[in-house]
Amino acid sequence: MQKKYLTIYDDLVKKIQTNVWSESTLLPSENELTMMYETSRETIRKALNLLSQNGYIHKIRGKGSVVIDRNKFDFPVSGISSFKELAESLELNSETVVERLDYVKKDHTVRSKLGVSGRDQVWQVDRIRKIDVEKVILDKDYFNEKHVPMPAKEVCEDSIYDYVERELGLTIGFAKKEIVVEEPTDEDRELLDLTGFTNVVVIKSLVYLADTSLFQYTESRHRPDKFRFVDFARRVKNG
Amino acid sequence: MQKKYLTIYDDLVKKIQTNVWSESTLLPSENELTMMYETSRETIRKALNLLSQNGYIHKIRGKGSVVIDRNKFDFPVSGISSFKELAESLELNSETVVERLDYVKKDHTVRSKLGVSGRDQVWQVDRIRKIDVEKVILDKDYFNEKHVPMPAKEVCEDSIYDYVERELGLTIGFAKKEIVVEEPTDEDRELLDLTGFTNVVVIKSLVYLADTSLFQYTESRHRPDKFRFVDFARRVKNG
DNA sequence: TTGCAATACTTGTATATACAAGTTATACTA
DNA sequence: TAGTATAACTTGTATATACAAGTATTGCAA
Repeated sequence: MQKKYLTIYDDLVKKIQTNVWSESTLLPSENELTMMYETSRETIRKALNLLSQNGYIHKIRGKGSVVIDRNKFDFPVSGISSFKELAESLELNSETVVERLDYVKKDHTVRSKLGVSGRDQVWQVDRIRKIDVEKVILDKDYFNEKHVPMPAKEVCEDSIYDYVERELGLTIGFAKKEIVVEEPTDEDRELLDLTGFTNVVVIKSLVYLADTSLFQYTESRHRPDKFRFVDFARRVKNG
Repeated sequence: MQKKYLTIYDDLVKKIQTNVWSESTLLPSENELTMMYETSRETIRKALNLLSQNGYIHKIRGKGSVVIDRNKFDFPVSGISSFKELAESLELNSETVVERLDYVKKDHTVRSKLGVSGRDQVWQVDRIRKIDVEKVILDKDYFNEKHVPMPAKEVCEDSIYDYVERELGLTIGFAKKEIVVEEPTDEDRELLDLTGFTNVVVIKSLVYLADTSLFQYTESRHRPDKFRFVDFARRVKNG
């Protein structure tokens, strides 16, 4: 059985995107939507709160839900998505090259970042992301072998998240991310098209499974001119 | 009257921060919390969902709410907060210098970004943010005079958001943000301590009031080594 | 016409109940 | 002992009701 509030949310998103309700106009009221979808008001409110969190609408007490122009939320580093999902949704002319795939040495610093102890293995994959033939992103992924066994190279060329979620049946829960600007390493200069650039933007992520076990550390190293981060934020009063 | 689920949320945050429940242990169950706070389960769930959204806990169906180590969510560009609020919460040794405060010319490009028409005025304030005597951030703020009249210079040295929210009684609603990396302008080089740096990180924001009217455009220009953005993200399935 | 009060809307909060779905511990059976 | 079914938990979804609080409209009175 489908979750009712999610199907309503999806339907409302589609209708907003196809301009059934256009920017800065009001959605039907919660009571009207309750009747339209033949459900309860609380279910409608769950769907509307999701729309609000994701920047589709803004709710005003006493008035209604105003449609927001979410124009071009292009490159959402916000949220957890794989490069493949991203490239597909943006219809980019992209390509992935696996540069390296093997186990890391016992003294590697990522072992402490991943919190692995003793003889547990950590494997590493370096991938170059091309957009329109230019090498613009270097992804360095480190996985805890205990949770995610090292796959074949072909899997890395496709989507590791597909492998983790579909093949291994694991559920990804949440991630902590950090964005900083660094000077390029020798490796960056060797593997990316960096001529003329003196910085790289680095997104460092710790990714956790739904059972809160840490399984992945990633550094996504971007050429600065191809980097863009878009965010939607609500004001919270700290009283 | 206080909102019950918010006071419970605040109380739970405090208890997590003071290690009443430590990392990766389970919170009391929803039913137990319901009794502890003498309220209904739905009210407890509202508070817990807030904790989850803000990265304090992770809920697992059938098990409970696991406490997450939210270690050093330092420089939250995520969310809308003023530099003053930020500096205070981080206890930084900071200072603000107002470099410029006047009306912008009729042909200025920000007029279209703010969507002002005809003879409406737009005013501008340029502020340098010092951290430990170093000039590391240049904030360029543009306001629609119709919503926010130009204040005295002293207000800009303190906090414009205080002025907007307290003095004018306006309510800030939401913001769209974009982070990009650019080459420094002549102005950046003149006003910031940029020797040795060839890039600046720019956070461009459009800020809206609670009634969805656009009132502010901001460019916050950071020296790359002092820039850090931390984020918490949950995995959403797009099935 | 203008101003104001009443009214009919809107969304927000709090509560209660029922059942579904996932996890863990218990106790029983082979 | 090992395995399995059961029961007793956990969180998730859906519904209903009541009232609070903010907004817009209506209509009446000066």
